[in-house]
Amino acid sequence: MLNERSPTRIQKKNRAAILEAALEVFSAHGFRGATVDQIANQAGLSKPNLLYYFPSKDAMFTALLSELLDTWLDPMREIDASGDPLEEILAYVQRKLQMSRDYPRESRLFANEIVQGAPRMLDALSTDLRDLLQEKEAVLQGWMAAGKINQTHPKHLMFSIWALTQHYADFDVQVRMLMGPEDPFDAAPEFLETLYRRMLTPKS
Amino acid sequence: MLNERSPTRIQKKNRAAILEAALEVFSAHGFRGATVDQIANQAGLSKPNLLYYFPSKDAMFTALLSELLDTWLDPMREIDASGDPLEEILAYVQRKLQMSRDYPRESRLFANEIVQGAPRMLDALSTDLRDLLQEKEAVLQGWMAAGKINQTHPKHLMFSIWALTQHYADFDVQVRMLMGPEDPFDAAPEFLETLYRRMLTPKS
DNA sequence: CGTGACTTTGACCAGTTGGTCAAATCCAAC
DNA sequence: GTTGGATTTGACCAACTGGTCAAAGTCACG
Repeated sequence: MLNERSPTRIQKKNRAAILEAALEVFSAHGFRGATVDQIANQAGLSKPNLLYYFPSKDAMFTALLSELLDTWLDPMREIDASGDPLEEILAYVQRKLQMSRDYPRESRLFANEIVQGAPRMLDALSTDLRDLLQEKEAVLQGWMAAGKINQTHPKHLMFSIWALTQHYADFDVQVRMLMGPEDPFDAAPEFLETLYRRMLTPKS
Repeated sequence: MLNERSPTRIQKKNRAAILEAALEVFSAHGFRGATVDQIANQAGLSKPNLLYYFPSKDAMFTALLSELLDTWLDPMREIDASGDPLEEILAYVQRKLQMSRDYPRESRLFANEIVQGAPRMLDALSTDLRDLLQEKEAVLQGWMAAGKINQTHPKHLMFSIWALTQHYADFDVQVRMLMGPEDPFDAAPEFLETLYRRMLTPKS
């Protein structure tokens, strides 16, 4: 039996290897499209051995999610209500874009799930994400009321940032196919900065 | 045997029912997540009967794609090089947004495929979409050179329109979960119009 | 009607998949 | 090095999946 109290050296190593492999496979094929065999292969372990560490495919997925969600939401947490409004938002956009560049698999994992109705994720999202959004929405509204940034719908503003930044990870194949040899991430930062600067800079 | 020359009344009806069911199921679960049985059920036919009309699950998916891609690209085709630049782009954004509202399943079908690397779709995209984008990119560049709209990266501008509008269909569950009872499509048109108006209106 | 083509289906098949289990092997601490 | 728990695995299973097929049923039309 697996002892969860004090993980051994081997447990730590294998658990990490499995989650890394699960991220690779789940993000590329979605939950149903991924097979335990694939993950086992990717992790360099046998299938029964995987199921020694995680009782089921579902458990692997759930564990992976709860490990990633926190990191995924970090860029939004860092938005500082006491900073300069426009610069805070622009910095957030750049952090999100950087996440798409550095962690595209994580982005696709979430995208896969949400597109299919988030059957295994809605609970987590409807607590963590909902609360965090509500908090930052209030911050945005404060900035708008103070005339620091243009008036607009705060929720849609956040959606737009998610959509624009994650697009480069989630639709990577399409973007690269259409851009040829040019790296999408070369021009994206400047494009998004310009977009949100024009959108939000107060008319004064 | 199935006679493809002159479809009978029954052939027309069943083919349509199958493609409608396939859209429903493929868009909700992705290609691999969908089962032929599910589609048969949804269409009100038996599984062998489905396979009488389409030789394989793959053929169903391919047929569905080639039927939808044209419609999907229509809003972009309608961009008129001789129209008013800013209004043409704003109208395009609204058409795309309307597509997300009226045909969310189609949007999710494409999203599902592309997120997973578009294994069955890249060919179609890399001809039809690539050509169309190249054409409209030239139009945008003309408008920018003439000072009719602000200078910006035309490809990223198009990507941003796709990302923002399709987000409302593809991430529907997340958006609705965060917006509560309010309909996302109430405020989205105005938000996007404002966004692109501020982005593109020349500084003069 | 009757007849030939079109349509539908129950039974079936081989391959895949998530998961089990008992036995074997490994490892750390005494 | 012995021992007891931790780890690994080959063999296996039931459910599911895409697809086949021969036989039965239905339809249009002369």
